[in-house]
Amino acid sequence: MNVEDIIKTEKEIPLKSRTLIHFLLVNNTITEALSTALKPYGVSLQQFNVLRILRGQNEKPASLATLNERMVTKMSNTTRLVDKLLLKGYVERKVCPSNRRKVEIRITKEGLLILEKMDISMSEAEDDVLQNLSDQEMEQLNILFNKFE
Amino acid sequence: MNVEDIIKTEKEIPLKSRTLIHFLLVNNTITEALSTALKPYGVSLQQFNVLRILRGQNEKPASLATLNERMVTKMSNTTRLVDKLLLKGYVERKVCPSNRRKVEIRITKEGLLILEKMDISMSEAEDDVLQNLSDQEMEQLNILFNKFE
DNA sequence: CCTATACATTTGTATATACAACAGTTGTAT
DNA sequence: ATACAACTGTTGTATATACAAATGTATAGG
Repeated sequence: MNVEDIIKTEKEIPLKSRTLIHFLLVNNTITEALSTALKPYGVSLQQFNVLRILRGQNEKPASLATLNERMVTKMSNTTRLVDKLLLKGYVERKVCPSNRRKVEIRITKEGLLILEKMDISMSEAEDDVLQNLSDQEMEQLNILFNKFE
Repeated sequence: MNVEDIIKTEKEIPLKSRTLIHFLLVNNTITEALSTALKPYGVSLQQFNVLRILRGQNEKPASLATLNERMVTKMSNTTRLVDKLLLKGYVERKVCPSNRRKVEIRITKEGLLILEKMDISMSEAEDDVLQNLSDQEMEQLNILFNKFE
């Protein structure tokens, strides 16, 4: 599959632009595949990310600042993102007793249960998107990605 | 710079997940750099993309369907995107005389002028983001990107 | 012609995200 | 103690995007 074909242009694109456009195109493919995998569960990629961070805390609560720090895509409004997980019953939120400015966010039992199911779907989606890449090629990508700033 | 450090996790991430997370992180870097370059002009990446497509038409008008087909990131609502460019005076829109369902969209003189300036800023942003990559490395990326589906 | 269907775009509505102003809490220096 | 600045999160508002229903137009079949 050819970049020029996808965006339907006759001219040849300069290498730098071509690389970046290609990057954005693949990004669309990836995010679409991952969000589609999450759709049945009614959560967004960002919400999934937060649930995973919370599970990684092993019972220790996380503050909003902690969540934001660890999210793959930082966002300006983690409050409302957590609100949505609250509504679904996947997390709980309390005021931190030792510092009442902070909040303590934990994943609930329901959250853990649904997250296990999501993991399976996500893993399938990952396999799907990456099915044509060998381990070596992925390693190579990771090395090249490190050169971006 | 290390993925595990960026998202602040102690555990090692499996290769597939790591590659995709890394991809999303680099995508954030790229889109931020490009949008920042466009910020002074008050247009989004998508709007910039439309202006470039229109310039590529060489006076020939484009319909909404044509624009959508050629955009890097397809979107569900090109009408309103064009509305914004209209407001800024960068494009004009008429009903197509031969088929009144269609619209004919053209870039204006002002649009062409501002687009030339944007090109310079965008080119700088591209150079900046890609400064640590050789031509060969970019070629390699393009080859690897072709393996995604 | 008349009707049904497909087409191209627009509009309504819900949801998502960005950014800045705000409010309450804490720590520190006088 | 008091005042002030820094910290943490919340809220308001504008803008962006997704999805589906609605509008107006063209085309094909009887």
